[in-house]
Amino acid sequence: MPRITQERRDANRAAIVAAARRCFSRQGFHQTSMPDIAREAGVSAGASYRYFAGKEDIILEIAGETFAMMFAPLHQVAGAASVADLLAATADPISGERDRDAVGELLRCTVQIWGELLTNESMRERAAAGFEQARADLADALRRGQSAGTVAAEVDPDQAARVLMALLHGLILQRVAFGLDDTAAFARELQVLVSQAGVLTPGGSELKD
Amino acid sequence: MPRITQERRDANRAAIVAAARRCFSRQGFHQTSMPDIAREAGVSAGASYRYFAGKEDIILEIAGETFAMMFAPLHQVAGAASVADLLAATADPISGERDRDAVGELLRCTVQIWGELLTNESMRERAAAGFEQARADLADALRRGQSAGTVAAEVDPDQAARVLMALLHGLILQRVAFGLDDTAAFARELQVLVSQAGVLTPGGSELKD
DNA sequence: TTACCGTGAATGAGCGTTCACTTTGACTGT
DNA sequence: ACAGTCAAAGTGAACGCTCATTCACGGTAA
Repeated sequence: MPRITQERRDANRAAIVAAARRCFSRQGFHQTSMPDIAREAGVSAGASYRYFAGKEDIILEIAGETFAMMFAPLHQVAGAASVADLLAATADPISGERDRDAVGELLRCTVQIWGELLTNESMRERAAAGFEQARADLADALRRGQSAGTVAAEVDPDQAARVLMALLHGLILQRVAFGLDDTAAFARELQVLVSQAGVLTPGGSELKD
Repeated sequence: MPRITQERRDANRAAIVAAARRCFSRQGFHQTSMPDIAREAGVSAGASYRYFAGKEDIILEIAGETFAMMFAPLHQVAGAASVADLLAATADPISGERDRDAVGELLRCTVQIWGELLTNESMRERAAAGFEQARADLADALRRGQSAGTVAAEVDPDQAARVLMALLHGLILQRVAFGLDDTAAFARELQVLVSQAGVLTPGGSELKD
């Protein structure tokens, strides 16, 4: 039948998503109009609606991309040797050694999505699922580290994984909002903090126990 | 002449800001209309414009509140004993022991503001200034800790302060987006990570007590 | 050939903002 | 004390604009 080939259809769809990513990254979700996206993609305003139900649908697609970028790599941190190594692995896709442009755009979208999570129920559910999966992956890696003797037994894998996720998210915000893109320095300092102990005296540890 | 008293004027203004805070927290910046805010404040649509130049102006006011909440407390962390204590102090206003509602609302606004930073130049400048100030305050506290011998000399105060800010921001996101509001558990785990060293093996100089 | 694809002007809803008008309350003169 | 005064404050319907979405039509590829 006289459609276009699936291949071409996929390519068109991908082009629209890529255009949306650029627009969202540059202007933000709410300052980007559907005609903006269409123009950036080189198609007419109506064409996008052959591929997406609406703007919301495109945002969800982008959100899926950001989740994949952030969480998928964590699923295969098999043999992380230490807590600091775990962060390095976690932060790897963020560091932007590869695909610098696409990664940067997606990170700018990520921060905007955090804001969307507050009002978009289905998006929050998806994000929460991804977060819990990532946290579980990190916790598993930490448990393996404890078995191997490279991670202290006192570490609570689930709680430590939560701390690592906080570090990852904070790192993203710093890069995107404040231009602090030296991920390596961040990881290095974290290594110092966790491996050499920032605390020498138990004096100020009323938080313990 | 026949105005209202300055006191009353201030109160009205504060009521509008408070209404905006509630609306923004509940519906998000872009899903909240000016009439929404006015209705929540119990005034008519036009009244808000006697107090604010426009919606943008109200958002800026809220942004100022969030910056004050997050950064002002850090300016007086005089005698933090350790890295983990520093985070506890940093996270204190966030923990929501006091003003639970107002703090929660402001934190939800905070996450949305992160998204605004990407496209609002003046807001990013203000946020960056607050961030650098907070980072400097934390770095100073760390230096004092080093002088007092409660913080390891290997710690780079500026970099470590950056890590602490990432933890704070990540903690906020977890609370707001994923409902993880157990700040105490977070601080406790961080204490374990920094004080007992998550890493036992790789070339770790052992400066522990 | 023909069923789908792309087009872009049209549509309608929603929003920020304004403004002609009414109400209010601080000041004034007694 | 107090009533009158009047500029500012409050009102809410209306305006103009933007934007997401639609659709009737010409184009195109299987």
